[in-house]
Amino acid sequence: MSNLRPRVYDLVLQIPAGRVLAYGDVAGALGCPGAARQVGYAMAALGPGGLDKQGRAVPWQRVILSSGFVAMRGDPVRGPLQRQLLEEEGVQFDGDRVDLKRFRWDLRDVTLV
DNA sequence: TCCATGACTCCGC
DNA sequence: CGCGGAGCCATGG
Repeated sequence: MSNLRPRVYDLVLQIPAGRVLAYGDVAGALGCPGAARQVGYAMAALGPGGLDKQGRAVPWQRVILSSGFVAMRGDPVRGPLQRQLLEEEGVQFDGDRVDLKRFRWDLRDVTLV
């Protein structure tokens, strides 16, 4: 299945505020287990404001590392911003990591288009 | 077509 | 529980 990015955005757009998903979760849900890094790349490809090519505001902050930390590579200012955005929508941090037991979104509710 | 690039993961120590 | 290394694979030049 080519064009993974658009599908990544479609799924991320379905993540409810206050919940998070790991890059690997997204890849797996799209039938591409192991393509976690590509999901991260798709996020990095988003323009300012998290807008995709269709102008949709993708809630990129809801995708984090499977360990619960927010990814720190690339733009050093994104990390703190991501954490702030998540806390504003109710996601609580235990130290520097999200408690995945409580905030990881249950993919069973997804309706893939 | 080949090759470098990544906002990743898993596993062993 | 932290670190380092190998594995993974879609994209774009």
